[in-house]
Amino acid sequence: MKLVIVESPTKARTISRFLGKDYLIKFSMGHIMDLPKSKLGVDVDNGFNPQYEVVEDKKKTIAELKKAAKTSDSIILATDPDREGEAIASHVKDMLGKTQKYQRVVFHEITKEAVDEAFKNPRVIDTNLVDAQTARRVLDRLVGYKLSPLLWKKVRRGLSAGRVQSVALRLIVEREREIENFKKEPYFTITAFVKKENIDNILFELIEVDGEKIDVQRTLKLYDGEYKYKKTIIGTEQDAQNILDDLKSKSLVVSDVLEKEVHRSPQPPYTTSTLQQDGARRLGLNGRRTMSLAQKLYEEGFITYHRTDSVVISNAALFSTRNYIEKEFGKRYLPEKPKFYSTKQKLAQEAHEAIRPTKVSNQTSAISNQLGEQYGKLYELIWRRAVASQMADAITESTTVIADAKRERNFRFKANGSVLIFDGFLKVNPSGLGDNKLPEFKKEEVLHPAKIEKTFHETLPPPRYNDASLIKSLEEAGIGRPSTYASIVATIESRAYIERDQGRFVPTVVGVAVNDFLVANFSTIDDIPFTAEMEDELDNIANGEKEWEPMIKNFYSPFEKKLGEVEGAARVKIAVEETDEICPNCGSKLVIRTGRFGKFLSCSKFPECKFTKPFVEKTNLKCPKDGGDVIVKKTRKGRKFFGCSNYPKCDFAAWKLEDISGNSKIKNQNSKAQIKS
DNA sequence: CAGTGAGCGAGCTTCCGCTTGACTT
Repeated sequence: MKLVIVESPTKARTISRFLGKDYLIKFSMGHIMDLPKSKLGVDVDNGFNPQYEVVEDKKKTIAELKKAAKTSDSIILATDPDREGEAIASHVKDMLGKTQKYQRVVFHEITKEAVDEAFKNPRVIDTNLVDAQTARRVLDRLVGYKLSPLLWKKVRRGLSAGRVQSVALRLIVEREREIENFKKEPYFTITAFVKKENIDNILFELIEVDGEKIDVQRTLKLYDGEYKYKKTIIGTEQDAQNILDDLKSKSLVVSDVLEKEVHRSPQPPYTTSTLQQDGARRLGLNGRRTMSLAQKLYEEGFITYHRTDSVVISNAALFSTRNYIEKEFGKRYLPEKPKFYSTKQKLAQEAHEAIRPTKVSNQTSAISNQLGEQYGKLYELIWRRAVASQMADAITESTTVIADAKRERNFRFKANGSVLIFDGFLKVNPSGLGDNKLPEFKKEEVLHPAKIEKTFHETLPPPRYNDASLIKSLEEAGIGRPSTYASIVATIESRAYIERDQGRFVPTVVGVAVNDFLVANFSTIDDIPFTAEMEDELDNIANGEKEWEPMIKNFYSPFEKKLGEVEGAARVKIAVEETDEICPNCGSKLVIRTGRFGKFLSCSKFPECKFTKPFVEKTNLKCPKDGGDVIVKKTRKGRKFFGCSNYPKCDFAAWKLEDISGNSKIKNQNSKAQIKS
């Protein structure tokens, strides 16, 4: 009997179908060894020796592996084909002892062909790759467990910093500043409304004055990229009015009609990042919720593994998807050759396939019936995107009509139309862009607009981040991994570094204080290039070109020096928010401060005057028990809930505002129904 | 499902990445 060890139970179940009776398949459930939780666990004076120990809740798993190993004559380590997978394989080997025979096999997709091929080509454990993981782990531990205590001392207890979370926070704080500093500029556009062939308002936009284009593209350099926005050279109401005055006799003459075919290609199938982005955008789910739904779909065998950075699909899937497309939609919808996508992320490890349905014939309705509607909705996104990715391009005929008005100045207008002439992949994954068909215009045709108007606009600052855009930015910077994207947001939220305003992230005063402290003192770590440089170094270690210890030493020496310097610096002051309320003790103004439990009101004269009172965020609802105000509260863990303002006299509480109006029986039914759906 | 809080104070907090299960949202 041969023992095969993989990471996940589902993967174990799947490959047990490919391998014969001679194989016993077990799983490690991820990492089984790690640095201790309650101390640094890295001997910084002795070669950064890491004190790996058994992960507390993996003892049972390890016992099972040991038991299985006893009855096996060789062990095949089939964990994921990346840095972390290699380390897990190595830890398992250390755990099961040197007397056994070991082989290491790797495969990038869980298909019979790939697994068979892998088993034909076993190798030994790649110690260089394991070293790269050790370096990554040690570096993250040093950063996290040295910076966090510094924050406890300099800012407030319980706070945290890390290579990943601190950059995420920085993105949000920098964006807030960009928004605050953004200078809005007013501008105007001029539109002529033309009626023709029953189409009332064909919009002709002014695009040129005396041969000069009126659109101006502006570029704002952001911390994580660029933000492009448009305005026009018509900057004042007077300028706009002058143009309207000049255009008083309204006729325009068509000078050109341009037609062209535009091809649109489908997007690649989902990765974890893009799935979470669309989960947020199209279904309003946060990263955690998307992943939990996907987990179930994966466990039930409906989709491939959901933590991946690859857009590649297996040959088998390619074949069956193309068959499906031809059979269901016909030859026109099937491109001559399969479409191959490659990842744009330099740091992708591509240990798995893209996220796709395991069986293209599985329809949404079956999933909805079996697991519930929410699962069905997420499955549908995955199915549409995967099938569309192998379908033909959509073809649009786009029409541009140019019309001129020669007055004191020469004005040029433009109308755009587009008609879908072949839907292609849009048949399964519609984009929501409807047709905008223009009637036929001829050169020299004279148009008589019903009206010509000016419209006021303002340039807009870049938007705040939400779940989707933050994950996108982090992934582009190579920061975080598919298995951690969702928890990054959860971490900085639970530290109260950020709050949500209509789903978008706003830094709190604490978040700003922590960020500014880190940027002022540790900007070499707390920035986007740091992780990219780290990954380069880890590659060198994995290639065997460099040793891991000197790399860590190079990083740690200056870091340690800086830690020493900052140790003696003054405590960081957290900003207060002004209010109009007056302190009943001394008549000074009250301010909003933030403590361990969130916001509270205190006298601005603290410490001379120690008056405090709770900060309450009201809702417009009344308590169904005693008619008191319903106010927003937080649990010890920071979760939001709604309670009665007469607490503790009245103990009414609810998780959701919608649950409050009805009586308790209805409430119970509602919550049950929600769990099902 | 909660009534405190901040420059003091015992003992404690904390990282990133790999997994699922126990929680109910």
